[in-house]
Amino acid sequence: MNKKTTIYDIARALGITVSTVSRALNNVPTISEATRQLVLAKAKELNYSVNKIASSLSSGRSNTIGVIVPTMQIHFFAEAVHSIEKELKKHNYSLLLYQSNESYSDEVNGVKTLLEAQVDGIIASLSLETQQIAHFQEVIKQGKSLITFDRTHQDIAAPVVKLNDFEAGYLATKHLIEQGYKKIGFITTNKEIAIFQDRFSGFEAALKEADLPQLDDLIVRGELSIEAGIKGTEQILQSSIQPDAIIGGDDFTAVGIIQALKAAEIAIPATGVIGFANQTFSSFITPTLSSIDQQANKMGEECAKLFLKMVKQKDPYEDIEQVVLDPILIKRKSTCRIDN
Amino acid sequence: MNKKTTIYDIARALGITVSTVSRALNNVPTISEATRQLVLAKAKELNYSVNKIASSLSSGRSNTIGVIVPTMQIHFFAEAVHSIEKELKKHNYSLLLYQSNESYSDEVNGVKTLLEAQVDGIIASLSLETQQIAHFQEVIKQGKSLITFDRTHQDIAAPVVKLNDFEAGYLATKHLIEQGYKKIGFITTNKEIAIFQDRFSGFEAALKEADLPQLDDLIVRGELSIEAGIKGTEQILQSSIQPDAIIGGDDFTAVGIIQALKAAEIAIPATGVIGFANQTFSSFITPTLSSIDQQANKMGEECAKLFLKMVKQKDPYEDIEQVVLDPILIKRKSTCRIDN
DNA sequence: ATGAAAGCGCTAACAT
DNA sequence: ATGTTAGCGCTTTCAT
Repeated sequence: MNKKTTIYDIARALGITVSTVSRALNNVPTISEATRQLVLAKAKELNYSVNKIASSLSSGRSNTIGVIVPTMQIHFFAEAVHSIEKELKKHNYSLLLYQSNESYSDEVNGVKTLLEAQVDGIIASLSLETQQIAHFQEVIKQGKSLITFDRTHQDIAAPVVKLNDFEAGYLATKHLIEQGYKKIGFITTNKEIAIFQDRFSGFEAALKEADLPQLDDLIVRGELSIEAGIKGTEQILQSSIQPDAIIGGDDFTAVGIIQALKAAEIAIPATGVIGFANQTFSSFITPTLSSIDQQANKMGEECAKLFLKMVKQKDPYEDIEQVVLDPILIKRKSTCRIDN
Repeated sequence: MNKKTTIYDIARALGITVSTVSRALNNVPTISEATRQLVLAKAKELNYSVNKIASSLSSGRSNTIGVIVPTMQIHFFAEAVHSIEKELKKHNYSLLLYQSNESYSDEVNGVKTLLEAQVDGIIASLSLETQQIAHFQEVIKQGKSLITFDRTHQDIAAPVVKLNDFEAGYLATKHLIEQGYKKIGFITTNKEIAIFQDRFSGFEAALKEADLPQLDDLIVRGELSIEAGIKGTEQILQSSIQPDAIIGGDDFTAVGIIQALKAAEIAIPATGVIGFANQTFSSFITPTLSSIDQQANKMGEECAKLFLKMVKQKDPYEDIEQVVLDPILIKRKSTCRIDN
């Protein structure tokens, strides 16, 4: 493995200086087309390839962005990362990936790692554990572009891309009400995370608007998982009031609800079920599961666009944008009492 | 945003030289514990943080690995990337992600980009389009550690991590045979990709072993998707021979098969269905779908371990390892004629 | 155990 | 349009 060729080699071979070579390679206008061609030809001949590390050190820009997500095992995040990478690649940015694994300390470490790697910015979605946000303040303090999406925190003074989760909860609930459901349960998380709380607020608002009572016996707060959906449903079925619909905090929980209802020989959609996330499997299960689409791809794209806009500005934070995407109701069999 | 503190600042503040500071920060043995502590304390006081770009340029190691996968939209790859990142992070490596989007030219560009970024190695799974592999040869030529997984190419002289796909096809088929199915169909891709061909060979081998005929009318080659599963099943049902089981080239195709059978009012598992990949949804659908698990996590882990081993060697390619993981049969309702 | 100094490969004033 | 020359922040060999 022979030493890699550098711009010095090209310069020497051509009897010119490195600055000229650098200009030719970087399409700097103040250079004659003739020399540019000469340089490009020689570069190709010598199989030259830039060393971006050297370039970054010198220029102060790494053309790399760091992305922190809880885990790629969650489809939503994989999808968002997909879009971010796809979009940013078009503009010559590379993506450094870091998973927090839903751990606060890992997340703190991730920010540190990415900052040390001199990323030009960070796009992050918070871990379930995260309460403090000093690590993110540091990113802003260093003048790097920070964007948080989906799982955000109101004290972070940076642009945000998220779903209108209040609307998501409202939409799901209103849909149930329109289908004639009146005694609606909700199995959600007990964690104080904005998106889940917002969904619940939307649920409350829709009930109030329709003059329906909020039945506390039908509200379960715990985990979000298939298991939690099953347990939650069993608990609800024990209460004095029987629900005619149950909302799952996410699609996994909704699957649990479906399984528990089937086990109790309660027909669906006579009793309705709806979830959040519109996971791939939602359209395959029986009955197909109504859900609220979270627009992972759109979210990723918006994050990327926002980042590109921020890095272009002298002060990335001169105006802090907030992109709120509208949730999309996906009606399927699990809530289709009435034809549509 | 005040200039970041460098090791020069620490050196100046302590009246020592940068080399000493560097030694202290990097746990080089030849330094007194006293000065080390002094340096660490001052570093903390000045809120020092290394510039890994500078460190990389100087040392020649970036502590970054590049990962190329077709797309994070495919759960298997998201899962594999998850494991790679998780494992490598423990050893202080960062992960640069690049998606080929199933395009050959994108993949070539990805290798170029990662090489320019001076990654210490590349872990890749090939795009469906890839036939030529000169871009990967270049990685090897540069002495960087290359590992391909799952979608590999036999002409790449580098370590490989993959599933025993022959065994996967064999296992699935043998399971069906043991359940008493005799007229077994197979809906697979018409693309010449090793893993799919191997699965088919395993299918053939299992039939032969059991002295069962291979019924050409029940073999469909086209795409892999729900749609393809539906169309393929419809085509098979038109033939003179009625199948008593159909294998889907992947779980999506198997879902299509299930839907088509249901539509034709053919009972499952009276007619059996099995897929490959063990997607998340496989255990939620009705009936739950038997499948062959591809061990995405294990594959990612093995890739990471292999990489760590390679970078430790003077010549990464002194022995080219091949890790072949055993597929795991996941028996579910869609093939459970007999109790187990 | 510590210091001095030469790079790593490239960029970007500034000068010509 | 091209050349000259400092760095960018760190590592590492060679002295001491």
